[in-house]
Amino acid sequence: MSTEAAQQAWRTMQRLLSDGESHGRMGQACRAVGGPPSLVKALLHLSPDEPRPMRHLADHWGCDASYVTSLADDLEQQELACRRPHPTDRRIKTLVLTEKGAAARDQVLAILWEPPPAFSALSERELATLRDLLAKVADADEVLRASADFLHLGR
Amino acid sequence: MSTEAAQQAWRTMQRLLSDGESHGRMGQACRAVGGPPSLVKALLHLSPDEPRPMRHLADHWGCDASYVTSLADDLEQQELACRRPHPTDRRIKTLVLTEKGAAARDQVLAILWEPPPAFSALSERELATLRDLLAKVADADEVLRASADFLHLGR
DNA sequence: TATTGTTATACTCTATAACTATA
DNA sequence: TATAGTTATAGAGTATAACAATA
Repeated sequence: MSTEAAQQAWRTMQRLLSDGESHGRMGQACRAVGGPPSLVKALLHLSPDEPRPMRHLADHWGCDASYVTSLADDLEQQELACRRPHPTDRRIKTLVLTEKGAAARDQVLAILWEPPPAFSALSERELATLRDLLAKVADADEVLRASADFLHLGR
Repeated sequence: MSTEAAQQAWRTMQRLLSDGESHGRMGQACRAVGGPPSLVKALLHLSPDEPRPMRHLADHWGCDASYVTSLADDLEQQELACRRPHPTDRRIKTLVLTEKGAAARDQVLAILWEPPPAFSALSERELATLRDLLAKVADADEVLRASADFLHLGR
């Protein structure tokens, strides 16, 4: 995939995220919840409703399982999340956000998901177009990754 | 800035970058150049032609000056960049990429700037539209930040 | 036998404080 | 006096290896 337009679009997206106004957002989020970036990232992948097996988190972040253990310790100590046993497989422990954790996560999302002021350079019509085009790409991405996962299931 | 469309567009952009196919790209880039993420990020903000004062890098990354020193040591030791004195202010040391460093940087960019396959879900026409809309936002972002900097010049 | 999570340990990354040189 | 960079040191972040429990 590398038409000229796609490359420039992709590159501009990355520039907006890494150099743009949103640059310091992760830092803001950290100060808001009073924890390091690792803790903020953890909040983003947890939920009060869907228990998340610790192993899944290690896989997603490409980190060691022992590190997820220490993250989970931190989260529990600050009462942001708690370990819960898996209903059928007793080896597995899952993490779920507490009420306090869900509130912290909402704070973080409010900071990270607020569009940079520069978006007001587009008309409402253009914004809708942009949203739809991006959604199309993101949906395709999800489909492609799902089928890739499927192909490697036996691994 | 928070119309519904802007929020969703922004959120989708972030999802693509953080959860999408491009998820492991930084890791790939690290393996390609044989260094940690910090070194790869350093390469991205250096150039063979424009000498970059070390202080600027610390400011941009929001890190301590001493850490830039150790980064510069690593870069020089691997012959990816070298320190050069500032032409007029002898306190300042700048960093410039060596030939080897420029090659490494190109490798990194080839990996990071390659659009995810999902972009092929859009027609050439749609890609051009997407590119233009994003460029408009990115340009506005740059203008806004430039004037913000201007207002705080006296700080 | 393979997988999940924990513990103890070691290594890497990054910041703090004290210092030198220049402006 | 204030700023740029360095050094030595300490602390946070993350991985490795050996282990217990469950599948």
